[in-house]
Amino acid sequence: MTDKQNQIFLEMLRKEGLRFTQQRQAVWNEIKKSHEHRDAEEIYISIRNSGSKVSRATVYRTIEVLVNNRLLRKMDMGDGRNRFEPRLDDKHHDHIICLETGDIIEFYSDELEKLQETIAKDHGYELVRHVHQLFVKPLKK
Amino acid sequence: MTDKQNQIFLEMLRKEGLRFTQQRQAVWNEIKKSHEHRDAEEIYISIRNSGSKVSRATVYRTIEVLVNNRLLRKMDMGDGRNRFEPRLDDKHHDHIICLETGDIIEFYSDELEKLQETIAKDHGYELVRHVHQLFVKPLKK
DNA sequence: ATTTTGGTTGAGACTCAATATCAATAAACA
DNA sequence: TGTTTATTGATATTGAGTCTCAACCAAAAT
Repeated sequence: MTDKQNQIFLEMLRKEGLRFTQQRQAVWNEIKKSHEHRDAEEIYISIRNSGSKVSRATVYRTIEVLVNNRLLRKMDMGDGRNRFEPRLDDKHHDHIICLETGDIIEFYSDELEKLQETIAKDHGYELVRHVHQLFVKPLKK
Repeated sequence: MTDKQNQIFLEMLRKEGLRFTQQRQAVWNEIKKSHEHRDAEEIYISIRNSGSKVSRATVYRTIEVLVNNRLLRKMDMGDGRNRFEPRLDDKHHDHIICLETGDIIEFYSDELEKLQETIAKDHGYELVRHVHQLFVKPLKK
């Protein structure tokens, strides 16, 4: 019994003209599993620990396809390692990163989204995507 | 006759307890020269072409000091290379990047700045800095 | 001005994430 | 089942950036 999320994955492979392989399935299974903000290496290690044998190269390659097809979100936290999170429900959000604790909090503001569209339009452009991170420290009481 | 911008540079060295060297001056001269969004390699090449002999390592080291002292702004464009621009007048702005032409346009919105402060505060944080880029394509007429 | 002291430099080695190579493997299809 | 060709994996390579350490030189001391 294939679940809905996997149908989306299979559909993506079909649409891209890519073959179904055990390795790609294993990568997708691992990515689906967690909403954490993990880097490619962490995902790779988790797959290995779960028993599947998939090479690092294949993990990177599969991640790229998933990102291009909006099943996975790539985040640049500015530390030289890309982080990833699944986009199963596709609720857009940006991130607050605490400089003291390293915590990553998701946030969404409709006002902010609209403002960005407006700014782009005012400059003669159409907004395609954006990168937005707030680096913060805890409020002192 | 040392200009005002260089006074700021000399003051920074003093404050940091760093020595004045020809190499550091050459890096600062090159950075001051242009408002473009250049990466470290481009800055390094420009210094070499201008006749000064400064190593890549020193360019990187000097850039780091300048960034920490807010004489230079580091920008993460998400392509694995950091870009830099001088902050002589320190007018804060973010960037619009055109995906079709590669153009980088600076923008500033007071409303946007305030909104980010509010969002951080609402989550119990104080905003320290932020990363914000709008990736766009030209509006079709 | 000369000497001394210790910060600075430069060439190249190194790191680390990510990509490229290419022979071996295994989906998909006839 | 056999054939075709995309995919995989081990490894080499890339590229931005950092580290190392002997030689160097700016600044302070004499």
